[in-house]
Amino acid sequence: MTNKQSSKTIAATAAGRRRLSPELRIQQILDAAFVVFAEKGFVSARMDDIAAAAGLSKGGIYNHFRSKEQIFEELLKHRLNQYGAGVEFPDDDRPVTVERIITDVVEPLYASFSNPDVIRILRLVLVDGNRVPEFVRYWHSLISQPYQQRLQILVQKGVVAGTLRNGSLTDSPALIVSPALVFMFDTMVDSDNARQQLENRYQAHARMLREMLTPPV
Amino acid sequence: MTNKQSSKTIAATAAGRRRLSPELRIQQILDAAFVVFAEKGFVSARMDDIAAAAGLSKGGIYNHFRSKEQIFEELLKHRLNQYGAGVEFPDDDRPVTVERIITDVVEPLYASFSNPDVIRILRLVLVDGNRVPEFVRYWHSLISQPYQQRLQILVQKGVVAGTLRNGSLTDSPALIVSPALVFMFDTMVDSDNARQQLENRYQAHARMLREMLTPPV
DNA sequence: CCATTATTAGCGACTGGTCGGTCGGTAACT
DNA sequence: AGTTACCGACCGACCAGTCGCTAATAATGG
Repeated sequence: MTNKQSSKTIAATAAGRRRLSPELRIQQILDAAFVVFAEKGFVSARMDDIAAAAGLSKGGIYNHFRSKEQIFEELLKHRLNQYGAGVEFPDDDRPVTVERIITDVVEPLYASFSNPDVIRILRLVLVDGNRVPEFVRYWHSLISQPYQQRLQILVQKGVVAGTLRNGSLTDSPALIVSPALVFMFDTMVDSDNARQQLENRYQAHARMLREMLTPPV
Repeated sequence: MTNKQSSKTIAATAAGRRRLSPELRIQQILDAAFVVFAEKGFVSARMDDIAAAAGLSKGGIYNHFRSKEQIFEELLKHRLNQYGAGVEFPDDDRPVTVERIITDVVEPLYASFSNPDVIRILRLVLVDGNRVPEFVRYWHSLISQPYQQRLQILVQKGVVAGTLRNGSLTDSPALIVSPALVFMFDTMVDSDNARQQLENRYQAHARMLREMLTPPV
């Protein structure tokens, strides 16, 4: 009758007290914290919930982390580096054509944004990122700015070689990816609805790039 | 020496107990709540802070609202209707040219997003909107969807009249406004930095539209 | 026009509950 | 036998919402 008892046991994967290596515990705690923070936001996330999801007690967490804040910071940096790498694109000596921009730059963006974990971490950065004051700078200087710059360089290569048409998009490469970022935003607001539109959005985006970037005959 | 006393008095505009009309009080409370919610988010916003900013006591608030949640809902609906109207565009019988799209549709978007209150309310919707379950539907059916549709209709008029070039942007009007939405997003993350880029972003956006939508000679 | 009464917005101490973090004790592993 | 990860009861701070009282206004009536 007391289903509180049973559900709790199930959630904790029926574990008694167990000593694990710090590395493993830390990873388990960060993974659990990601789930709880993403669902509730920093303030509403409870340490007891994180503990339960990680399979230990609240007190146990404090053997590995100093505070809730610290868990949050570690989590953000860890995941950002992980997924930031997911939207990288190759920069070799193949010719820079429209189709290459689409497959190497744009397609990975949509693929990345269809990963719920990526949306969760981005949402967390947007919602609670300002809780870690240096984080906006961190984000900008380590993710956003280098990405823009590498895109700029790639595009210029195409322009110089004549494989991309020069114009507003090559002068302001942010315009090249903006439809994908709007899709990301839509996914944050209503992920179910966004998922259904993924293919259409991607195709429309690709078509726009072909119209704008295909060099004149 | 007890500067707590003095600062509090200043903040409360040196008011003693005063009876005001419900309409006025409600407005004051909603305005105060907007400031506090926008700054702290729903969970961290304290009723005492809202009360102080509104110039009455916490208990006094509960003569006009049932709960913190109710204040939040009223606030969101009130402000969304207010600012939603701010990005409307005229739909008369002037010819639909690129320049008209830019001045009537795109320019108001950037103007709107440079209003900090607009950014605040959008941020609040994104961060805490899901606290009000029906809100995503409300947002979509009352703001987003009608906007897209009216834009679609306007653009089609231009295409039919031959004053806009047909292509990916006219088939998917969301592409027309996407750079502005990315600018909105950037403003949410770092408003100071965004403000500096406003003019550049707007010009680049306009240039893109001229390249894509100017009809062939 | 003032005086008395009725009404109710407003006040703020208080309650009940929540939750981050602590600490003494326990048991798992070396 | 020693080390320490782990447990969980507990503490103290915090806060939404309550409630009995106060006083500002409106209603009444003389």
